[in-house]
Order: sequence, then structure tokens, then C-alpha cells
Amino acid sequence: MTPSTLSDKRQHVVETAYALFKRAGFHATGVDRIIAEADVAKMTMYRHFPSKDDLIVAVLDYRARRFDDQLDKLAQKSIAPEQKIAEIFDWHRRWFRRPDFHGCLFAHALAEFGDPGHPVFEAAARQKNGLRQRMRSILSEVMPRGRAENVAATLFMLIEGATLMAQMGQGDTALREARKAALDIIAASRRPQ
Amino acid sequence: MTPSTLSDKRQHVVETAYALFKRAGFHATGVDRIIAEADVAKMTMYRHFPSKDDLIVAVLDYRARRFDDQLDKLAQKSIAPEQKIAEIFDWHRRWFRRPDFHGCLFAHALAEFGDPGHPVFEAAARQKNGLRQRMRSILSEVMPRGRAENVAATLFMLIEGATLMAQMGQGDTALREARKAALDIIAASRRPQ
DNA sequence: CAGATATGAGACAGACCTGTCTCATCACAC
DNA sequence: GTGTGATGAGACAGGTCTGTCTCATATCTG
Repeated sequence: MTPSTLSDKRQHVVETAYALFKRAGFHATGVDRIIAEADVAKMTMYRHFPSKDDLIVAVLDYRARRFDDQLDKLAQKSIAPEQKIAEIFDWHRRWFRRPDFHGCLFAHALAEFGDPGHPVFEAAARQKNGLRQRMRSILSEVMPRGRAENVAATLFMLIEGATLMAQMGQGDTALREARKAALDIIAASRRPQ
Repeated sequence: MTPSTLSDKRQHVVETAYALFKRAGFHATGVDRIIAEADVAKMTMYRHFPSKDDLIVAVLDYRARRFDDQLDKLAQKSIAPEQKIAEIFDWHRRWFRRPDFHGCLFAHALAEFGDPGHPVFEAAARQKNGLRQRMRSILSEVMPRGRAENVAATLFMLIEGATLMAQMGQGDTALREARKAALDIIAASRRPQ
């Protein structure tokens, strides 16, 4: 069997597990359910992923890569840092409105695996810090390093809070106010030109 | 046995379950573990709580009541709305610094019970909306109704985002920036006197 | 064709899960 | 003392969990 077919199976398991984890959570989704839904043998899954935790980490890494790819593409559409940040917020608005929106899988992973030393916690924290650093990098074009760091933290909190509100069915209000607050904060911190 | 002793047992189970849920999550904490830690018989627990879900709701309601009581007391210390809001943020700062801080149990409940119709989800959402409405009520003293609603949503998002950052070990930075942003936003929205 | 590799199918183990049941015990009210 | 209700202790059922194992099959490589 070719290596490409090999990774097809692996990838199929990852994507199936993602859909189930998103809907029902990590602990509540059993391995039997995953392999049934993916229509693969149990040993196929365990050959690719030594344990369920390894599969969870693979799912999170996969989603983090897709998230980064999408934001990378969006970043190319804009020039001004304000526009780039606004694009990130608008991406979230579209996400919140999707019928299959079930909150942030990474935030859920932090909730279910509370131990900071756990590989799943680490994978989730990597993604979260990646988003924050992405915004810090954008902001550092128009403000000093330390200020960009602090503003990025604030924007990050607004996004995370908006995601939680979206999970409670208040995504539109949340995103509108978060976006407004974000642009106001940037305007107030922007290096005068 | 007197009614007081009866509710003592019940309350003891609630508090023990709270400590376990906080550390390990809801699904990962078994009923056997709870009754072992609380040192009660299994039937004692099931007589007070028909199901584990009922116990979880009781734990959330108990914590929500304690949270409200603490913020009620803090509110009496201040007069100006800005001070009242600042007290709420400072309460979170102290919470984040506690060695047994493990993130927000209500947010974790939303993550583990993603169905908006589930009683646990509803209990968690109640608490979250309660905090937002508390801030809206404070803000409506110094700004129009609709504006207070929107600013409250923004402050709520900052607090939720700060809580998530605190869970990743960045609570001090998060709270400092969130508090600063919150007071700036209120100052910009305040009804001129 | 022959060999290597990936997979399918499912039994199996051992632990854990929620929830029910029985029966003895204990404390209090009357 | 006697009755009543809460509790303790633990067996038990029925299901589900993760993870391992065996063996047959399919597919690609050489």
C-alpha cells in the first residue's frame, strides 16, 4: 500500500474524531464511536495513534494548522495592521454563524485536561498562544514592542470572551462589540505617523 | 436525624464534588470517587441527587450563589460605578492567584456539556449571564441603557478571556490589561456630568 | 508469483461507569 | 421502649471505557 493511502486512513480518522470531539467533547467520545463513525478497524486507529490522547493531540494540531493557514491567507488581503486585525475578528464572526459551531475545541481541551503538563493541554495552549503572538506581530508594525504585546493580550481576551458568548448564542452581539473595542484600543495605542 | 444534619450531608457531598470537578473535570470524576472522598454511602448521594447530572447542577448553583454573595459584598464597598467594576476585576485577580485556581468551573461546564438544552449547560449559562447583567446594572447608572448593555458585554468578554489566560499561567498580565481596557472603555462611554 | 505491509473483523481483558438493591445500624421523637 | 427515617456498607447489574491480541484479507512491490 502506498504511503499516500496510509496517511489517507490516518487523516480520515483525525477528521472523524474532530467532528465527534467538537460535538460531544473528548471524554464523552469513546474510541469505539470514533472507529465506527470513521469505518476503520480499531487496530488501524491504534497503529496510527498509540493512545486516545495521542489522537486528541493530532486532532488539535491538525485544526491549529488549518486555522493558521486560513489566517495566513486573510493576512495577505490586507496591508494596514488595523485591517489585518479586523479580518481576524470577521473570520470569527463567520465562524460563530456556522450551523456546526460548537465553541472552541482548544478552549474545551484546556477545560477537560486541566493539567498544564498534559500533552493535550500543551497542544491547546500552543494554539492559543499562537493566535496571541500573531496579533502581537501585526501590532508591532505600528506600536512599540511592549505595547504591542499588551494590546495583543487585550484583543486575545476579547476574542476568547466573544467565543464563549457565541457558545451561549450571543455571537453577533459579542463579535460586534469586541471588534469595535479592539479597533478603539488599537487607535489609542497606535504610534503617531 | 434532624433536618440540619440531613442538609449537612448533602452540602458535604456538594463541596467535595466541587473540589473534584474543579481539578479533574466532570466526566473524568466518577461517582465512586466522589463518595469515597466525601466518605458517604453511595445511596446517601443518590438519595439527595437522583443522578450525577443533578449533583453537577447543584454544585454549579452552589458556586454561583457564593460568587454572587461575594460580589454583593464588594459592591457595598464602593460608590462610583467605575470602582464597583474595578472591584470585580480585582476579585478576579485574587482568584487567579490562588494556588487552587483551575479555571472557571462554569466555562468548563459549557465545554463538557455542549448541548444548550442540557440542565448543566443552562446552569452554567445562568451564572455567566448573571455576571454580565450585574455589570450592565452597574453601568446603567452612568450611561444609557443600550450603551450599558454593550459595554457590559465587552467587559464580560475581557473577564472571560482573562480567565482563560490565567488558566494558561498568564493571569497577572491578563488581568492588568483587561482592567485597564475596561476602565478606558467605561471612561469613553460615560455620560458626561 | 512471492513477500511485505496495511487493514478488517472481532474477541477479549480488565477496569471503570452510573444507578439499584438489600440489610444492618444508628439517632432521634414520641 | 418503640417507631421512623437517614445512613453505612457493599454486592450487583448492565453497560462502556481503553487497549491488546489473533487471524484472515487485500493491496502494493519486487
